[in-house]
Amino acid sequence: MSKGDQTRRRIVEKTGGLFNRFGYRATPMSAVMRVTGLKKGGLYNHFRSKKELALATFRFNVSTVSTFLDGAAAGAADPVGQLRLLLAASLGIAAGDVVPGGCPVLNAAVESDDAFPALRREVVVGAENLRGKISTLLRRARDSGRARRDTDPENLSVFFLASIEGGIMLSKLHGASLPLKTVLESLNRMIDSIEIGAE
Amino acid sequence: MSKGDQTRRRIVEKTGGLFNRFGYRATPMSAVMRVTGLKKGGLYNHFRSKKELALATFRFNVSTVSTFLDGAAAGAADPVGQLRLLLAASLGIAAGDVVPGGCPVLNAAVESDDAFPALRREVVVGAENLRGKISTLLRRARDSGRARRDTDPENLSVFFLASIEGGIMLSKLHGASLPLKTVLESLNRMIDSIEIGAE
DNA sequence: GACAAAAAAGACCGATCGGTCTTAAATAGC
DNA sequence: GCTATTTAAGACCGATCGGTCTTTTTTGTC
Repeated sequence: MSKGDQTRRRIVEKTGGLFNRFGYRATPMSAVMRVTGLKKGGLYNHFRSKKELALATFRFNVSTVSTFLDGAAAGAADPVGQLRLLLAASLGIAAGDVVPGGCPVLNAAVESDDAFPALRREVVVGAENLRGKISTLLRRARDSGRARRDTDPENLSVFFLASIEGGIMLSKLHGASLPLKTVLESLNRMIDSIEIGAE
Repeated sequence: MSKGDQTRRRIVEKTGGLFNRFGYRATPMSAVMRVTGLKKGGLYNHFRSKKELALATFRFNVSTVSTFLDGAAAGAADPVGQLRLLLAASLGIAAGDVVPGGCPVLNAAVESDDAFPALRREVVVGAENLRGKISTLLRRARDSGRARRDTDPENLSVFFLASIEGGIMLSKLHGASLPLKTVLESLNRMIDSIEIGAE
């Protein structure tokens, strides 16, 4: 990998948390210069515009979250257990342990929906990525007989994702993990009610 | 009411949707000038700073939503019916029928949590306002025997609020009411399971 | 309708914004 | 190690930002 490619990656990594915390539009390039240690010339040698940098960092942030969730879910063998671990992992996202500033999909969705169409399209992809993880686990659970036959993966994954994102929002707002924990307890009770064969 | 007070109110009303749509920080005062028809001198005669205007408009937006929800819930006589109407009314909020840009609590929570502490404190109050409506109805339902005795209004209201806000986020992101409707269906099924004596 | 007070206008300010361009330094292929 | 190319620096640009201040206009009171 060439020097330029390395630098480009370093810019995206260092800028990811910055944009996620303070907003893609509200964060000035001077802040990007500060955290990367590069000047204008160095930055604009790798990105044509701030918008392009914002899109690149958002994709990076989503892939970071996606990888983190996959790793968390891998701690269980059965799909229902994996789903429970996936939900619990959202606490780490809310706390900013994965990407500073919380969930990039939530943040970028709220920021972009009325004012940044190009980003919005990326956010749709990111949201579907997260929802897809949930629906896949629900489907596997159902099809393997570990969840009730009337389980609806598509609709239920929308509900789960919405509840978690809302829980992250409330936890960040209050600066406490309790709201999200409360949400997760309710979701786990729902899982109890559709699970089959748990001791 | 003096001319000045009228103008101040008009500024807040016209600016409310603007700030809620594009963000309190991202919206320039020039946009406020445009929608209010006032020049700098006129605006700063009523507000000491953009920050002060932002706080005033946020409070106005929350009170607008709060009033709207109260009106919607008033369409039923019993607390469980009121709760169902309250949930359904969130569709109007997501569609921007109440305040342009969707739910001000959601938007301001995401924008303020890392970058605007004074607004964040106001958002906490706004979020508690909304959650309080839900918990009050749940408590009334339980205490009047219309909901199961083991209903937990405090925890359940957190869960309901989170799910709705997350649903609003997804619906706005996709530009469709379906995600929120899916969330509402799940919540209504939950209400079914705790309701007592419904035909 | 005179007159004091409130409201609005609009020129103006320094700071900062995203972005460009020329120049210098580091890198890579031979 | 010479040289072409890439990478980074940093001065510079016009536009726009939030905010101030003086002046003009409008309002309310007697």
